[in-house]
Amino acid sequence: MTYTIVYDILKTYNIYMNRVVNLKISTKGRYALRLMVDLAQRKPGENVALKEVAARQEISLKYLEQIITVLTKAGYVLSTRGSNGGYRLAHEPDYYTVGMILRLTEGSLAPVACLEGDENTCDRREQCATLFVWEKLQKAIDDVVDNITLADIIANSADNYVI
Amino acid sequence: MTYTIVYDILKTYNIYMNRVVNLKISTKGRYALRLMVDLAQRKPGENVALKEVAARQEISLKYLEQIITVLTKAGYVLSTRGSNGGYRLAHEPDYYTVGMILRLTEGSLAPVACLEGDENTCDRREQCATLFVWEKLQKAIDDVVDNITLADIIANSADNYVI
DNA sequence: TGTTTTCCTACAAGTTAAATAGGTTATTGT
DNA sequence: ACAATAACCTATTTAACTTGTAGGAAAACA
Repeated sequence: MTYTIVYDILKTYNIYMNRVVNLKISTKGRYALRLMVDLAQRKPGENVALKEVAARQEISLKYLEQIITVLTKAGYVLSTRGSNGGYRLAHEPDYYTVGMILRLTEGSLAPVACLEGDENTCDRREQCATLFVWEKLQKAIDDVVDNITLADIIANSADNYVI
Repeated sequence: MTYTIVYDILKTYNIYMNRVVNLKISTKGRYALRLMVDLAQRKPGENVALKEVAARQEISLKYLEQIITVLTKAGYVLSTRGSNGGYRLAHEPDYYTVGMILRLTEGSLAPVACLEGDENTCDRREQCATLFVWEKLQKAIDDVVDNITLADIIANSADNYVI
């Protein structure tokens, strides 16, 4: 309430807090990746309660539940109900690329909509001078996320290994 | 109004139109780039009325006015008022990289906030296993946008050159 | 003096991210 | 049997932002 008033005053003077959101990976994708890394760091086949992950990663349990639903439905993680239940990876850590996880949770990693399906193509496509810029950008993004696996992340962070 | 009702019904059933916005360049950045390319394609020193650019690019004049204000204040374009007035590039087309234009209009091209300034760093940084993924991603993005100039775009689109 | 064009400020609607909330179902240990 | 645990399901909320629209003022030229 107080915040709203302050925000409105700032807006009146065109002073925004300017938290830039463009070209950003959302919390959904970032949390999904941290969640998967967390699972990958446990013993293979061990059930991990989401509550523990939430505590370790300092992410709201309820929010994590929503995120892991997508991963479960995609067959990326397996779930067991009841006490001693929890989640575990369906495959080895080197099976999962960052791209797989981000695309599933973010929806798409194309920097512009016209590169998404075949149906978002605009009628200016033929004369679009900037299209090749976006194509190059998309390729660069794909090259990164499709060539890093959960195993790579764990290996890389071996120094800072927690627990 | 009709749309709102339909939207609410869809929302009730958790059916969203799911226009994914993540990792997207906004219209502001895209239009700014098209605007600059358009200016770069004119004769050097020639004043181009924004009205013409708006017509050619099929973008709202009023919206373009807001966008070019930023480019003008940054010294990227020069303006002349009155009839026969308009805008022109302050430098040669090979002076401007895509990165310069996008960073100015989008604000930042970092895929996560913690890579932005020095002040957005979170307290989990030391133990963040995924940080190096974002760093690689940012480097890949920068490598693309900082190595394409307006001159490159024009040269590349020479085939589809319009007018 | 009228027209053209930049320049300035305000505002609004739709949409989304980022959770919060509360409950139901399945499984296991006691 | 039953209590505890943990996954699963559905709805709701709120601030914030994108993507414009709108109306006019100031400057320059014919």
